[in-house]
Amino acid sequence: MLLQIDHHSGQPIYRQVAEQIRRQILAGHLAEGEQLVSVRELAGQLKVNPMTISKAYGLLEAEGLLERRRGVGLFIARVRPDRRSAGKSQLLEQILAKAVAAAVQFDIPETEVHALTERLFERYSSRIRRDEHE
Amino acid sequence: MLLQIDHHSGQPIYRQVAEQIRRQILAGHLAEGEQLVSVRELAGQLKVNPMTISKAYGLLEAEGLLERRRGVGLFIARVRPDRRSAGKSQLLEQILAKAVAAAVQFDIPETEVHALTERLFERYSSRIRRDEHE
DNA sequence: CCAACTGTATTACTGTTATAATACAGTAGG
DNA sequence: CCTACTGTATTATAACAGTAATACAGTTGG
Repeated sequence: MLLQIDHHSGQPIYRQVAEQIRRQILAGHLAEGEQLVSVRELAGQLKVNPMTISKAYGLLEAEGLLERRRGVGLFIARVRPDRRSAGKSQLLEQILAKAVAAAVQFDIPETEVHALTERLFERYSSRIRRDEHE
Repeated sequence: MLLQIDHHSGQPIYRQVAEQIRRQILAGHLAEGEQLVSVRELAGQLKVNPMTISKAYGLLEAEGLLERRRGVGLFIARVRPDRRSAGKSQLLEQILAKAVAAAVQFDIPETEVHALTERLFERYSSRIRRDEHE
């Protein structure tokens, strides 16, 4: 599991970690029942305190996305497909709504937003294709 | 000037204020040379400490969007049209890029993003029409 | 000059975050 | 049983960011 943390983003580490894992779970990159890397392991990888990771996992457990079994490890919870789908839509809509709000305020026409979206899609899709080849 | 601050958003007040004024300047709702409400006045409206507002204005001054004259007040700086246009595009692209990144990660097709964008445009445009009637 | 308004620097308080060290709690396997 | 893993709670410390209170500094107009 590749995680990146930015110490200068202003966002606390534990939330960055939680956000990235949350997305991977929603995207289905982590299957139900799958075991996650241990607290100490991930803390070692990211060169961060174990309690910081535990705090991140705590957020996800509160959302019902994973289960913690003391002495055993961390496991992806059963997320019903409809809930996962809803979670994805909701997250996307939240972000997209900000973009549309800005466009309306700036008097940028919808057609231009569509065009920009298209360009960004090309950019991101090609980046993913590149990553998959590594 | 209508400003709203959310004490529970996690975002610091001074950045919320700066962001909202920045957008109004870029949108052209505040004309060049126009005087802004004073630090104490705005602080009073928002029930916030004057220094918090001063800090927000400081960000905007650093960006060249306004000028501060001690003893006199705050004034919208001359912003060249091309810079303003670039500022708007850049801000929109930043936000939209996050949405596209999420869509790609969640394997949500571009067509669906377009459809959602359309729906959001309708929602926001009607909200603005409603506000203008008040 | 001085009153009343501007913005601002200084200082201090507070909450959050991150870290560290330690000890505890539960499970699996030899 | 005991070792070696799991995750967790506690406590203390440090650093930092945000906010606030106060006092200071500059301008204007009577």
